[in-house]
Amino acid sequence: MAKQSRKSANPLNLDSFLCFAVYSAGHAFNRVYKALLDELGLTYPQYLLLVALWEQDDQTVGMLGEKLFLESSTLTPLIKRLESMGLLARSRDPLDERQVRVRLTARGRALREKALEIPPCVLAASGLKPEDLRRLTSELAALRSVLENYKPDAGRRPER
Amino acid sequence: MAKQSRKSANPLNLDSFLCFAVYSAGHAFNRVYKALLDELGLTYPQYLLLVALWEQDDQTVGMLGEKLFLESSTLTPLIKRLESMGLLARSRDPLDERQVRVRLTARGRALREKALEIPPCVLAASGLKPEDLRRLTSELAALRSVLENYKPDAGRRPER
DNA sequence: GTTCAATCAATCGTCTGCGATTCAATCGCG
DNA sequence: CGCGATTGAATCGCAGACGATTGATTGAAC
Repeated sequence: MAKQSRKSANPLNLDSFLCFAVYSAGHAFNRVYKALLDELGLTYPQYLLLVALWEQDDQTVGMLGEKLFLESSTLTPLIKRLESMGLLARSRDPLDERQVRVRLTARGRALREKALEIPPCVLAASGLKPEDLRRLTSELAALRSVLENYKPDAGRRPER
Repeated sequence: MAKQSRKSANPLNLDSFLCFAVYSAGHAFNRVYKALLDELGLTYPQYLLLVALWEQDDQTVGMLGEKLFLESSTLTPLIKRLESMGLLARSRDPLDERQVRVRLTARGRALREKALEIPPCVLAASGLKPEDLRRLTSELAALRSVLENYKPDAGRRPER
């Protein structure tokens, strides 16, 4: 009949929103991980924080925030929970007492072995070919980068 | 030096995780929307729920849950907040009193006009060509679908 | 028709996630 | 040196998000 279907003609169609696709795919990942992480006693964000620490131990809260794109108001409670589980330790940096350094404990490091089993499971769950997975990952990283730098009124007013 | 860089050799590298790319891109979208939605007095999930209602009014909580991939435990408070803002109304279905029907109020319908300005802003923020946006959206929807249907031990035990 | 199972929404507890604020430590500039 | 500005983490309040459970309604089987 018409050139456009009834659905795509609606400018507010949920399924055509990239943001909703990202949003709902994120929840779907969360659910897949939850099942796998239950055995380790971790939540999904806790797991991601540990991955960051397994990559590089002894980071400040600020460094972790930059890598995970989270605020200190999110990280502090997250880190405290992992500390109370005995997986990491917090201590003020003696050279700059404003900063808090986060270090893995022996138990935290040991948990990495079990965590190694998870990525293959998720890969299987995604059903993607390795090349598609890499492409999607980098496209989303690029998108995130563009969105992070977006200023609603850029160009209308001077830099400062 | 080695065939693989130090980074990609690590099987637990955060930046190589598709899940993390989705997770962090989702947060980035959330932040972009927050700025745009502040003027409407809406949060990002509230906006998505309204989009679903603008597409089709008079839906049950369960229907909305299926479209948004959310549980009733998430939806009920969300809907109640929008109700207290006067944007929608809840009422038990007289034919089946277990179900609650959610309907837009005049104010809720009117808000759609202002909301129409948002997608172009987000499109601009994403910096994507329309065809890339469509491709990414459908790839993520497909991924979500696969993840939703994933059962950790599928094949090991019979269907029921 | 009664009873037992299934369905649907709501509730509760817990864990994110963020903006705004606070507090201490450090930096920088005169 | 000294003081105001900046930085870094923590705190608070609020809004998701989900699993587990509850309560009410409906459906089904006998």
